[in-house]
Amino acid sequence: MTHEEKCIRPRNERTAPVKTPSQALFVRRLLRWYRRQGRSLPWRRTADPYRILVSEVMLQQTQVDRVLPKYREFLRRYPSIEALARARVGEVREVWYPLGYNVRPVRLWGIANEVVRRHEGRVPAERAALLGLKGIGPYTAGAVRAFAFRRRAAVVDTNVRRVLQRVFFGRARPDRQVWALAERLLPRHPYDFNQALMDFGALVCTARAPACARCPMASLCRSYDRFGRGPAGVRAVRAVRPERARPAAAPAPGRRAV
DNA sequence: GTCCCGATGT
DNA sequence: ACATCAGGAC
Repeated sequence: MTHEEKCIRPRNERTAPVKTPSQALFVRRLLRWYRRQGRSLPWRRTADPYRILVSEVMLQQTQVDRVLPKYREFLRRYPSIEALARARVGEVREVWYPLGYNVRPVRLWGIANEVVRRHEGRVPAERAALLGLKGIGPYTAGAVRAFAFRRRAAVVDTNVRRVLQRVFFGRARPDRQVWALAERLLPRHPYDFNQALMDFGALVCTARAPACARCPMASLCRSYDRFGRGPAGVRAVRAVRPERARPAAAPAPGRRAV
């Protein structure tokens, strides 16, 4: 057992889990980076759970730049969850175009109806209630809890998964390990931390050609070496794709780089 | 694991 | 033409 693993304590509901020194440093650096480099997005300037919910459903498998104009148009058309519930589902589908994955507007409309009918028009804040709504999975439930209700909920999307796997694991790990780490990292006020983590994955620790040269985590990142810029790396600076880092010669199962 | 969607970059 | 990309349901 390493020194850092000895620092780990079981999570308590009321108190924040103890972080290792590396984990604490990561959180501090991430929040500092976010204050300077974080994006200004419309769903970060509202406290309306309905608007947060709309943004998060739109953001499922869809990038920010494509969501931005449709987010504004959609809320102009359906300013409240009651307005969305009253609409014809076929019309909601048309408004949704061209975001894609067109089952999402149907499910969002269904969620609006469920919330109006069974939750008195209020988006639920409890994880179990959110997961009971078709169209809300682990990611969206965490996002609504953290961003709309300021709960201490982890948010693991493809960006967060990539960042944590690279920085702390150095290779692909099962989802439950990534979620457990994301929960351990959460500071007392998780809103900015979660937004920062996603911005960081979208702007610095990108899937292809990550910007290691301007990455504040380089000194504690377990993948820094892998991208050809390691401490001893006097060799050519190539931001290769991790999947390509190893030639076609049979990569070891379960050891794939992230 | 598989399917769902469409804009964008190479 | 083809890979890539802020998930979730089955």
